[in-house]
Amino acid sequence: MPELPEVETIVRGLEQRLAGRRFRQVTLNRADLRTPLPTGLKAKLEGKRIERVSRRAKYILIHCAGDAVLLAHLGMSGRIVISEANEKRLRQKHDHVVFTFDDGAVLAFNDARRFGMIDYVAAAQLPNHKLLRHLGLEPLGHEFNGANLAKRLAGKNCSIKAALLDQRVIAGLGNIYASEALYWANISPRRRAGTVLGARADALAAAIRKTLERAIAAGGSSLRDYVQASGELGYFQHHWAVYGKEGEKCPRCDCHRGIKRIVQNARSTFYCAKYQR
DNA sequence: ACGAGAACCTGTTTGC
DNA sequence: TGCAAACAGGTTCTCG
Repeated sequence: MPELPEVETIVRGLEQRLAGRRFRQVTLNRADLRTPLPTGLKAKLEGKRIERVSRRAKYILIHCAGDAVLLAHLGMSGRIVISEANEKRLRQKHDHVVFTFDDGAVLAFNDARRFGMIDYVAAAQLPNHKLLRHLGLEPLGHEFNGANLAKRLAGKNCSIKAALLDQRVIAGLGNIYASEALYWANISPRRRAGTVLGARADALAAAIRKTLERAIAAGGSSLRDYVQASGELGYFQHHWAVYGKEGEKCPRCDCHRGIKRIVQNARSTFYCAKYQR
């Protein structure tokens, strides 16, 4: 489901609503998601106070008192939904882990496909965590620019689209925003990644940043599964230029060819063949 | 070592 | 209408 803008929106919602609360009860409805749930998670979390919530790439980091971090990834279909004490939520299918807080609020981790994961680690070992260690540039970070992006792309023979999905190059883009960013940068998704440098890399870095920022401002894109932590829908899907728009008119040109759909590395890519080179 | 494809799951949409 | 195939926002493993 979620790419960087959706995760960022969820993180902001969680920060606002969870900071300062204390886990009262943790219910594990199964033993594993994509990976086994951490052993002793229930005992370790109950009674712990949440200090803040942050994000790295598409990972949600819930920082607890005592320098421990609950790390969560939503995979393709994961959702996190909070219900306050006065708005009871019945247990839904695929509610795999349910957290109850000291004030009666409930947070459900729901994930039909179970591509998501949850881990619990000491804060000190976070930088070396297996899942975070190899992540690439944070596209909203200060050090993200065309030159640094080009450095990561140098020598790569795969398509630029495939490279943008490689989290070791840049961390947080997914299938929707990769197509959208390439469109706004006028770069063909089929172009070899290693040939994106100089002004072209500058344009791509700028398009990535702008696309993600606009999407965050809209609360992310709601398709099948995604909702904000509050349960509200995002609305950036109404602003997509190319994603899911095969055959439709490109928003910036009047060519009759329309938006094309191709398959790269088994994922759909959408682009305008006239403007993207 | 790299890139492409399969695999992991369930649910929904599409096409015959 | 019914059933099967295709497809879905991600990541990781295997194979050539």
